[in-house]
Amino acid sequence: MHNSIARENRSDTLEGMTTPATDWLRLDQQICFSLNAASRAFNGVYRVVLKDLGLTYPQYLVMLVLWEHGELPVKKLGEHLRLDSGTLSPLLKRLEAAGLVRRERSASDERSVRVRPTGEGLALRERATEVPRRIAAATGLDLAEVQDLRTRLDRLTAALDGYGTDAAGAPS
Amino acid sequence: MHNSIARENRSDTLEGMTTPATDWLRLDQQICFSLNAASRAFNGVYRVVLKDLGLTYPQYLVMLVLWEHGELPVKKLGEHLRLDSGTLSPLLKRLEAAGLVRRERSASDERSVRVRPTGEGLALRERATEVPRRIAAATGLDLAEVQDLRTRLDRLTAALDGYGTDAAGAPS
DNA sequence: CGCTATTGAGTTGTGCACAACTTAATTGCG
DNA sequence: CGCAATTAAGTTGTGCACAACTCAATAGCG
Repeated sequence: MHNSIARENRSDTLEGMTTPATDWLRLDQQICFSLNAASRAFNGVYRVVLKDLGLTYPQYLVMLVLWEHGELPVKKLGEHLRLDSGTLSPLLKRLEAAGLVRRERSASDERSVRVRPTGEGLALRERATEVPRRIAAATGLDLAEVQDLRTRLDRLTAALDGYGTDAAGAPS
Repeated sequence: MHNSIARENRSDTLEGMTTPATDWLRLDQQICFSLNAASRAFNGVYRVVLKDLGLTYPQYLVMLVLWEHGELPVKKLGEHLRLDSGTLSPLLKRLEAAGLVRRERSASDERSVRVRPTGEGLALRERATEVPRRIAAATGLDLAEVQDLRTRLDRLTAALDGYGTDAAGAPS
């Protein structure tokens, strides 16, 4: 994992440098802008597509997991989605209010709450089959490109997740 | 945790379909998951890195634009960042409370509010030069990979932004 | 067994994104 | 000129993400 980056020491001595500190700030801007913009653009498309299902994007993600795995405790759901109870609890309450899931305390472990799609929640799956096709159309990418992009993003996520424990962020 | 999932069509058997509707839902999950996860992971790293600057990630983006362009009306700021006044107004108010920017009505057009970094805001730029290096280190990517990824994401964003006007979402 | 540490949900508070709306200033057309 | 349409900020309300916390149940150790 080498960053060819690390070698150019920034700035203060000047003329010959290819990238003074201020340029770094601009380059950095490009990267974070792009990821952020793509994420929000995606969100916007999902918002439109999911509108007639009555779901938000995060709610859709929860339903995807439930459709695939069936009943799950909140904890497991959070592991699949990388979300904690602080986010999931209110979200699941809204899904329950919408009649799409039921929540009930586990008998074997009273701490655990099991989330289960209702009949209505399962029925929604049929209507949701249209969603991926519409999203795919909106991206304008073919399957290979999508998979390639996914691979790169997953690698990036894995690298970023490992941050905070190693010395990468230490000043010196 | 890699999902090589897409290949096995576990199925409902079927005629010659390689991807029944339920598999589409799973594949779709992979794509949106990846982008969403990467975006949030990135955000998490920025949160750590920006902590001692006292900035959130969106606030940092605003400061980047102001460092590059100097004084700007809220409108222009929003165009650079793809954000509207509903997001920017409270954010700028917090930046002003932190002493990093000043907001003042334009004399020539009373509707417009110009945002200008204060001395303190400009001074912060020096400390911020550390940020891109730390982020780059966290990604574990070299410059070429980053730029390639950026290109792909920008193309994706452009495609997604064009959604809603064309027939892409129509059932058929 | 009893007690402490851990675990799973939920709550609270902050900040962001976005839709829908309000308000005030400016534009521009008849 | 006069007035309707447009424009720039700001406000309100909803929902998500996350940190920090509470609370109850369970696990596990002496």
